[in-house]
Amino acid sequence: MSIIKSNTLKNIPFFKNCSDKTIEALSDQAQIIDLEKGSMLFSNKDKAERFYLVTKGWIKLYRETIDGAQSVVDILNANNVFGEVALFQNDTTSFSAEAAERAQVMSFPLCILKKEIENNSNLTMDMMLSMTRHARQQDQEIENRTLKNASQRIGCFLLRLVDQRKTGEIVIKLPYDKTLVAARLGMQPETFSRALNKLKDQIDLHVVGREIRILSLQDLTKYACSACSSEFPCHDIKS
Amino acid sequence: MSIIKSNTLKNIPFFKNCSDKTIEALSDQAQIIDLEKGSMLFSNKDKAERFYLVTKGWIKLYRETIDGAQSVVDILNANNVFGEVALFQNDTTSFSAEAAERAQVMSFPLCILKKEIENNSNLTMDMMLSMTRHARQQDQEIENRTLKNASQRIGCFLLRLVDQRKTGEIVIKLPYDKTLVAARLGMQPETFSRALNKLKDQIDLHVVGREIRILSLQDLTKYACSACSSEFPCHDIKS
DNA sequence: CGAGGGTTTGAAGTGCATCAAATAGTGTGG
DNA sequence: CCACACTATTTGATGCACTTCAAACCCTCG
Repeated sequence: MSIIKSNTLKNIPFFKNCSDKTIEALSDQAQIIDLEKGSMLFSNKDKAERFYLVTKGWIKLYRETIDGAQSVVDILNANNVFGEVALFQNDTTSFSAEAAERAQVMSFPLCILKKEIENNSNLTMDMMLSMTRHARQQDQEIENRTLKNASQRIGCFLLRLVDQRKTGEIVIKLPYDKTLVAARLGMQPETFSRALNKLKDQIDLHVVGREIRILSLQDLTKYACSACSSEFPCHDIKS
Repeated sequence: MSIIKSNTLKNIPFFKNCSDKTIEALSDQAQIIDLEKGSMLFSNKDKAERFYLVTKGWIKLYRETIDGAQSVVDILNANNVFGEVALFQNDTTSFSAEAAERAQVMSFPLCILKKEIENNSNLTMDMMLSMTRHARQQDQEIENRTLKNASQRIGCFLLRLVDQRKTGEIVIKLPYDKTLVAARLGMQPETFSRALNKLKDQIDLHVVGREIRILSLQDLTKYACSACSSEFPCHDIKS
């Protein structure tokens, strides 16, 4: 009897094309890991034998230099899978993972996934799709860092959080604390604070703690996405 | 009778696991395109129906904003394939392509590749591998832009051009002109020039046109890679 | 030899980082 | 429910890195 119901996994997009047998095997071998804020899940120096599913909280994926400077790769919440690319990299990952706040993840042996991929072309196709999506996000991110200033990067970050079809006044809640958003956008917390103030001067926008009220999405788009290219205007990449 | 020998394709890494039948089909439908410097091959706004193989010269992949600012995605030379990811993006690409200098490419219908992928898991695996590699390069690039200064980025660029096992004096020839290298590294030509001068002050290094003579790889690594993380020291990612 | 693009240099401005310190906010134990 | 400790956030002052604009130089190629 496994610690989790296989039903749990079936409802996660990543596993939707896995065979029942594999779901079963994964469930059997699953481990649940609770993480305090800031505690490390794995380091890029570790040999990767498992992959992970976020079940609660936020997980930060990052790279770290010798002198401690960090570059944030991604920040994931519930139902996102990570660490699976080690399969194609000789069981290594190029990043480390830690809890951005109190979090919980589930881990599974990579070898089970490996076997499934070899036989299941639907799953492979899913992974291709998600990798392509990720590649596009990365391209976009490089563009962001190269062509946009801090305020515009914040603007685009906000736009990706909302449903673009909405009109009128909109309230956006930052998904995690401002320091982390700053890191995610490749800037210092101080810069984030000042750049958000600058954004307030440019467009109608009110900030209360983590909540940001925007009066006109159009204005924000006009300001932030003037330096966007193919993904114009900024939106969540999901297709 | 096709315009190219199928042998030509079989020797390209990308096609090595394609079935003979598909190689044949690709050869039959191949088109050869000659490009003058600066001429555009396709735009991200076009619908993608073909993918490409570089046969001569250099092709620049880039994204462009409304006001003309460019962000270079990649710069490819002979035997590299591009545009194939459109298969997983509803026949769109998120970048445009143009000749960085006089160049030649071959184009093939995406639909042939699509059919092959559906039946050929070896090819799929190859593509996964190359996408993973690309993703890692992108992560590295984001790190570069975030954590390194201009001189260090140049240093790492040079390191990726040479065989790290060599010792003693080494001569590196820049693969394309300095303006393009600058764009590839996300900086202005002026900044490139000045940053290269700064590099000269830091380590023993001589520049004559496109040729750069380095006396000690170690010194360069020490200077440039102090802000590198997992891929330390900088090297060509090929495995 | 001359035209044009690539490259370098100079001068000035801008944006972000850094360091320091104040302020706001949050969770904990009493 | 309050006080304290600790963290997150903001603000100020300053410096550095890169960009921008302008102009000179150099190299190549017709």
